[in-house]
Amino acid sequence: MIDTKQKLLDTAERLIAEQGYAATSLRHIISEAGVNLAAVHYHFGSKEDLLDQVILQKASSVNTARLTILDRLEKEASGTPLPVSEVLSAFFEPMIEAGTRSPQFVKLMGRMFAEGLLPTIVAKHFRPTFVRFAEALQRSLPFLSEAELFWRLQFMIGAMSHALCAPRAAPEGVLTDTALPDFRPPDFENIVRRLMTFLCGGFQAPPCPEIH
Amino acid sequence: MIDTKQKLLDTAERLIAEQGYAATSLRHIISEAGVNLAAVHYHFGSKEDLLDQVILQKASSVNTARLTILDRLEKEASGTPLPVSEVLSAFFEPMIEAGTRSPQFVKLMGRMFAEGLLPTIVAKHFRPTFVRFAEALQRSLPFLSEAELFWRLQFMIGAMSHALCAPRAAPEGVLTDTALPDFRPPDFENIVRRLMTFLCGGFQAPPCPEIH
DNA sequence: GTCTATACTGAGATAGAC
DNA sequence: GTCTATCTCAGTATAGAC
Repeated sequence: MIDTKQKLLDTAERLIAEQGYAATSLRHIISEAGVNLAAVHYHFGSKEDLLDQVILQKASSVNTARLTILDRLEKEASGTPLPVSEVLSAFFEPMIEAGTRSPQFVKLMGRMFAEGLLPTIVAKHFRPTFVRFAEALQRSLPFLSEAELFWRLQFMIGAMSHALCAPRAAPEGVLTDTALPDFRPPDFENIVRRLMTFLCGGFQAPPCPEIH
Repeated sequence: MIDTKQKLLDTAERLIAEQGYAATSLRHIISEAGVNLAAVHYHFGSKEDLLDQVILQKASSVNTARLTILDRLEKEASGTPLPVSEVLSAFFEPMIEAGTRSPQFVKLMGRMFAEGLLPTIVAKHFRPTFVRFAEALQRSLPFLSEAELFWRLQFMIGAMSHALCAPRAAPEGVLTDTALPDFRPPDFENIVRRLMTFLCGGFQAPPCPEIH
């Protein structure tokens, strides 16, 4: 078949979103895709590179949208720093839209964060976007030192990561459920909007006194 | 040897803190500990249960200290809700102290979070503590709905998790470095205090309007 | 260039002798 | 309690058919 590669990408995306990366063996993927084991290494080189391509296929459009919105907002503001809420909005609205259209996308991202694969695989796809947003936030929050802003961005990444893979459960289920839920769109949107509110408060907190 | 079990615990803790859980094979652990492979399964049952015991040994004292401080603060306040900053302080100060005394502890915790082992293994050790703190925060923030508070707690967990395993790097290194650093004590304390400031702002943000 | 068959290495787990 | 031997399954590598 000509589309062996695409079949592998699609099957891998589905199975990894359902079961996680570590729990999904190449042999399971190839059996569902109906191709040979060696085809994976022919087309992708390794299991990790297969994942890399799956992520690339899904994440790049979200990041493009983020940068487009941020550029537009900054142009409209013509030099004056954007409010934090607008920068965060440019970052999260494309994610809400992507997640609403395709819950599997959210699940896959959640898996990546949950399994700690962000640093090694996803970072390179997201890094330029994060750097761009970091610069925008630096202008919005001039009273923060670079170090302070750096860490607040780390906190944002962590909060977002965890929220993506957290159980969509009632308060009595705090930290109980480990299964990743199918986020129904309104739930997902609600959670991300709560996150934006939370982050807005966090970013605008007065700077932390330094310790030496 | 009588202390085969303890040697396994100590060696596992060290190697997992250095290399991560997935990257540390049982065969590596037993070779450094000088015991037989089957001893692991005899004493612990599985690799996962070995990790479980390593965590238990290290985390329980921190959680005990957290609950002790929170109890004391609430007793002193005699019924009036505690300020958010004090609740957060009760939660994070014991972690700062543990991390300052033993950087390896922080590194191990960071590994757990980074590899997404929190939900399946660590949650059961931390759950009672989190529930207790959730109740305290509910009293401190009566204007938040249960759902809102639930999610803000999730955001806190995520931010804390990520901060524990984030690179201790200059701002130009955002998301670049994947190696876990040895937190030098003042760095670690600084980061956690920045986190507390950030969370204080986030928790006290006005509630997010619900969407339906 | 594309894909198949098969072998290799290392992982965690287990049964049973001592 | 401990150890040897073995099992199954993972990801990877290669030789060669088409």
